[in-house]
Amino acid sequence: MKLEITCTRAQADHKQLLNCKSTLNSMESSFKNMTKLLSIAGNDVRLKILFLLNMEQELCPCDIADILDMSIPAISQHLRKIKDAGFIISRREGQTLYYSLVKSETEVLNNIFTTIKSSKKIA
Amino acid sequence: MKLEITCTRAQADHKQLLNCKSTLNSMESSFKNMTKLLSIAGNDVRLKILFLLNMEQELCPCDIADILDMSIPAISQHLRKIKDAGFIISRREGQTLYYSLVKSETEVLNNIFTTIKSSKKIA
DNA sequence: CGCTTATTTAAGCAAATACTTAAATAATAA
DNA sequence: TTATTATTTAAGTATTTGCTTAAATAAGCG
Repeated sequence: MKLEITCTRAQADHKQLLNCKSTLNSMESSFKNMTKLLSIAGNDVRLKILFLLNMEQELCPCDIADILDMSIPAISQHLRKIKDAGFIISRREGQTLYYSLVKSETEVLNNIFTTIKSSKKIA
Repeated sequence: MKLEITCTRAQADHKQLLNCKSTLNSMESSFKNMTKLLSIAGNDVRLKILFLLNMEQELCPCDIADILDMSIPAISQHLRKIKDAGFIISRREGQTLYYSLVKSETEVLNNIFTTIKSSKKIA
């Protein structure tokens, strides 16, 4: 951790800045994990996929493509990205793959889903 | 809203899919707003900036650049993006600009910050 | 086995991102 | 006014993203 302060502003509270640095430093892996989830969810299509899986328990790529009016490869590539991040899993039933949320990894999303649903009422 | 279902899978519950479509449709603006926030927060640097502003009330670009060990233009461009989205505001004090969170727009982040802080303890 | 269906994967590409460096503003102070 | 400091803006660029189309797997069925 670099400790030098380059800001020459007189008011700069160097102690405060150093404290911020070390706080963030101790949380590095936590930030990495959260950024992973938020960057996955910070896309309109993927947020809707996650929302749908939360609502319907499980869905296949074909269903999602239908609902979102998108091509199946486009959906498949989004699912792959979410799956690679560890937020969904798949189970096969014949030719069909069913995707579902890994609840333990997506608890933060519940609050987000609730907010989406409640702001719907207002707007 | 398109209502055609292209999936030929026998098990596909068309009624369920149509219901999903119309549900998402009624929430479109809500999803748009949430995606805006999550795409802003879904970047390591910006998530840290938001976290820092939550922790310290207000900071100038120079301080943030120091804390995150990044160039001032890089930070300034992130701040601009967050400000354009309406999640932070700035006030000037002489040459210095102080940025702070627009609390009413960033309530969802509180849960995220709490999660970051608590998973720090575990890990 | 071939044929259809469900899905993934790969290749290609336009658009968006996130930096860098250098130049432009803005405010203060000599 | 010129110089200094804080910040923004602009231009350039390498990387990433998110789609498209076409080809490759995988499973079920005649």
